[in-house]
Amino acid sequence: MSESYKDKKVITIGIVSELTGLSPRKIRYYEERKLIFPERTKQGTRKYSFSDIETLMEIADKIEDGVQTFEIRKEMLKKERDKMLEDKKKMIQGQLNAHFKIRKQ
Amino acid sequence: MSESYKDKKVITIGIVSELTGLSPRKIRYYEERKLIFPERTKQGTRKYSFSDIETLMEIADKIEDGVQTFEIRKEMLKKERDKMLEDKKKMIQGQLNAHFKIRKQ
DNA sequence: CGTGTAAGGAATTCTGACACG
DNA sequence: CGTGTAAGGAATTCTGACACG
Repeated sequence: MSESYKDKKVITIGIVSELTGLSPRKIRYYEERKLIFPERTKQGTRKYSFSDIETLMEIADKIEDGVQTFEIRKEMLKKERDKMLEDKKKMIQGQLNAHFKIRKQ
Repeated sequence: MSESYKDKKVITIGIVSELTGLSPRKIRYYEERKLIFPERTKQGTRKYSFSDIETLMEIADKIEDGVQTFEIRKEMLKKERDKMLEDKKKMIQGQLNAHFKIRKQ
């Protein structure tokens, strides 16, 4: 789980472009459509993570399949929602387990 | 062991500078002294990995302690040598184990 | 030896816009 | 809608060198 490297935003758009094969124009456009969220340096240069790069490649695949950015965004939001519910479920389960700990032994 | 992210050289010198607190001048100098080995883009811009950043911080600590770059380089070479011997040892041990596998059962 | 700085050039990045479809 | 491109400006990076100590 310690994804310190994978999620750290340190890669500039030129290198992301090389790594993904996507033009800077496309990469900026997907940000405009709220599919990726790079950070910025003080001067405003975009910084991406390895995670962002993976997301970009998934986006590229879907675009190629004719999926519109709006649809892709909906899918991403749905996945996030499902994941949060899943996490919440696990958390509650954990609390229950802790609560009935004595009984279980 | 899959350090795909940690060892991938994708970070430009400006961001490395921010992350380490070292000036670009220092970072380039340590390369000149053969303490780090960034890759280059086609146009010659240096690209560093997270590993490089960690190495840089170790170097900075030693420099602060008054250790000269030449000494640091010697230490690094020594460590590499020791590590290779260790690896070789393990490899041979593995071969021996494989060779006498039947006997061991 | 280690590091700052000014110098000049080349390549990057940014934004807003026009174009095409 | 998705993407290319020319435009103009600002910031980055590079190298070789001089400076100080």
